Amino acid sequence: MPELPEVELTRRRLERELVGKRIERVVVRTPKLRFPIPRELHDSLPGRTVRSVERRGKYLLLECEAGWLIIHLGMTGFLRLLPGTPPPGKHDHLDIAFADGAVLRFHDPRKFGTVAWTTDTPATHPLLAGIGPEPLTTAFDGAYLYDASRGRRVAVKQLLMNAAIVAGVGNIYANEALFRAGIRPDRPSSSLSHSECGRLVLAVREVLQGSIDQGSTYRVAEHTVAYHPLDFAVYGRGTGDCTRCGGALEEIRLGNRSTVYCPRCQR
DNA sequence: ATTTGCCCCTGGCGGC
DNA sequence: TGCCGCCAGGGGCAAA
Repeated sequence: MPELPEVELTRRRLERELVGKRIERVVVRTPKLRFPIPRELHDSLPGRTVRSVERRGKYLLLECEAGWLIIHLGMTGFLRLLPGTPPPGKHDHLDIAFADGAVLRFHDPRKFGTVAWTTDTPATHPLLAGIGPEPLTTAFDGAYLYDASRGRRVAVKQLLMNAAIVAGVGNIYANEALFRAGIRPDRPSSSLSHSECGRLVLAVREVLQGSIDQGSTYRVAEHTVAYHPLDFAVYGRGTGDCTRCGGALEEIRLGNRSTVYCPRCQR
């Protein structure tokens, strides 16, 4: 389900739903997703109240007094607050039950998600420590991207998708941002000019913020891995025509990820 | 230091 | 209808 906009929308929902709730019980049904689900959750979480819900890149951070619950939704993860405790279905890996009877349930068919726990500040956790600037903050600007792209021959799309360079940009929004900026996704990173870096940064921010503002540009049907695109300019349109110039879009693979661009509008 | 490719896992879809 | 291969929002990690 998630790139940055979807994780941010999940964060806002969880903030409304969970802050102030006291955890009563934890049920782990699957020992290991991407990594083992920490056993300490059983000892550390019950009795704690959720104080805040934050986000770093695509990681959700739930502040639970004694420490932080770190959750990554992977490709297909979904967090849902249920009013009670219905029988768990297939792929319902984790329940966090609250004192008021509600249950936060983690559903993830592909098991690429992550659940971790730290008693330290989450920024120092190994999974988060190396993540680059948040794209919606001023730390991510043209000068930063220009510097970060020097000496790198990797395709600019792969640079955008490198979390160490900038947090939270996945395959869909990398495609969309490069189209918006008019930059070919396979350009070597180091070939970008200062002004192209500025355009690209702006495009990334607009694409991400635009998706957040409209409640995500795609929808995920519950309990399936299928998703429904609503508003993509290029992603998933590999056989179609450019919405801007009408010419045929091209589809290539970069880093084994599907990449769609307009060879006329993107240079 | 960068870059490349693998791999974790399930399910949907198109083709035969 | 059934089986098979391919592809899918991610990203850590080992190896080149």
